[in-house]
Amino acid sequence: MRMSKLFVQTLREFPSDAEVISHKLLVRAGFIRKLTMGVYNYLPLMWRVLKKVENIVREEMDRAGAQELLMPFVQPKELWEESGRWGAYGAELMRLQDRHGREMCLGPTHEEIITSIARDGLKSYKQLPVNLYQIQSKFRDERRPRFGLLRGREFIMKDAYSFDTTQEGLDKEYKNMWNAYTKIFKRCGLETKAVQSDSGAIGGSVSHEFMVITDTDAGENDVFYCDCGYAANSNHAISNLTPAKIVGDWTKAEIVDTPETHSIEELCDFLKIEPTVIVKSLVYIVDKDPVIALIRADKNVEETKLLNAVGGQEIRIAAAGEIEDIMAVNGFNADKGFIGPKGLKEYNGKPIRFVADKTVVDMKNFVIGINIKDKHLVGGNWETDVELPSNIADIRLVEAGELCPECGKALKVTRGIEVGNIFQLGTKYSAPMNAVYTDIDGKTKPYIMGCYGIGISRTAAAAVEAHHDEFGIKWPLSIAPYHAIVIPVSTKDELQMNVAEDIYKTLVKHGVEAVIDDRDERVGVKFKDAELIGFPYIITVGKGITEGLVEFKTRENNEKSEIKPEEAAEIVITAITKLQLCE
RNA sequence: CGGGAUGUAGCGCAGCUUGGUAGCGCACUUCGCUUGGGACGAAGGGGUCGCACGUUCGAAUCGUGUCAUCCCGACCA
Repeated sequence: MRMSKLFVQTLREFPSDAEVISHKLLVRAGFIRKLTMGVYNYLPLMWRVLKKVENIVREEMDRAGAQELLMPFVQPKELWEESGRWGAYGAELMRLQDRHGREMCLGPTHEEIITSIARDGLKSYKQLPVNLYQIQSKFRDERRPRFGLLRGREFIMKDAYSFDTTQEGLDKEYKNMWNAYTKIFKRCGLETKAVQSDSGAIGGSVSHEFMVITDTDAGENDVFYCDCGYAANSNHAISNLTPAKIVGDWTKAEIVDTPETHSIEELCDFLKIEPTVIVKSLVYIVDKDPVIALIRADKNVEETKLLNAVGGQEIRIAAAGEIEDIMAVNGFNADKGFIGPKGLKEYNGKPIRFVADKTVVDMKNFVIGINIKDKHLVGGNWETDVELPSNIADIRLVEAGELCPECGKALKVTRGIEVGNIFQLGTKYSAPMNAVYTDIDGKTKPYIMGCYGIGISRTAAAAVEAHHDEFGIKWPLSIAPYHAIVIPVSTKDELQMNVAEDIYKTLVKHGVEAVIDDRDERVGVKFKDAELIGFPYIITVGKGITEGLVEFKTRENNEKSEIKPEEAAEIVITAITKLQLCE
């Protein structure tokens, strides 16, 4: 490719609306252009990168025994009603109507469709197991898209679905996919950590996310991990706590004055106690109805865990005013600092639900709010003074320093970008959708399913997050849009141009994806663009050519050397050959 | 969903207070000059100032509404 013909427009400045580095660099270097909120054009350079990521994914999936197909982007409501997700998926599902008023949606994922395909075609145990996958655009109407390609509404995803006859078969395929994923990300130049996670809207029991570890805001997930190998997303992490004082010093229950104690900190200061003897009551709104969570006051609630404990789609902390309103409806006139479970019965005409975190179960002689302004109950105990909710669950947010549930050492925390995930679905879709096969015993049974996703566009963006410097992107060779660029310093210099053309032709002839910067630009412009775009190899043909030397630079470490043109070509050709052998 | 801000040429911005018919840098076209780190000079092309309504002789500028985009918060009883 000749740079003069390459469709790319690099910008002198970063776009004003980009926040994270991958977004800034991909726009500035001319890879992507925003069309509308969370939706991007993939320009030629980006498309080359995406196709390379896709091909790595394709190769490893095929090697792992999966088969590629392609399902429609638009899906009918009926299938989603069969699985029960038309109502359950929430606002992220982009719904639309056709001219006949039939309801459809844009596919955010394809469990329903693949299950319908399977039940039509997989009738016998003899046809199983099977793993089917596709690579296509997905659409999720995110409440707040951001970070460019890292969280768009439309994005490219590889989604695979496996069908087995037994849990053992699923376990084996799950491990098979785990291994394939590890290889895929490694080939894309990314170090990933597989972490346990919540299974979210997809459903199922066991699931892991593949995280690119980062220390920037681009990593939207907190990952807790331990040297022993334990690693989990914050929405799923568990930990053991070091022993703490959970029995208060009061010998009998009594109501005491606690004026102006609107926070746990103020309450502790006033009563001269540790928060570990206080039961904290937090109000959440789950699908419009309040849920009150009880937890030891030095700990915090993990919203996804709480949501799982009560069931529902959307959860948020109650806003100012709502808490007072809930108390008022139940005949109390206090502000939020004094809320407690006792006496709160109903709201919106429905009984209020309570969830107790495991941390409060063994607490004794504790402090708790009783919905009376400027007063708390001290020396309280379950059953005698306050009813312990029947719904007891782990709804606690783990913190760094707490103890690993597997080995007991202190947990550490980092941020991660989720580039892939694997789920064990079991019969979550096959059972309700009546997707069954006939087993060896003549009985019909639902498939045991698994699903496996990789964010193709997110993986590419994560690669930029992981590989860049102050000059631009440093693409890993395996997914770079082009492997090398040849830069003649002066296009007017016949010798320089001839040598540059020779090197370029040699590279192309040997299968290297190369660009020659034949533009009549000053060399500074060419260098800036080459570094911004992130060519792994930069060969500069300049004055040194009179001595028979060119400058050879690897973008990875920005190391330069003066070598002969044939040597430069040889190094690149060897690297590409080696890359192809690894495939 | 709340809170804050911004919409003027492909990108980055000024002009708005105090209304008078749109400007700067980059990018683009042509010519000259230049060629080892985003040169310089000259001449050009490109914008119904997000949209709608209103006030006015006259609106990018004032008012109302609307749409879009970005940031922040979803932090804790």
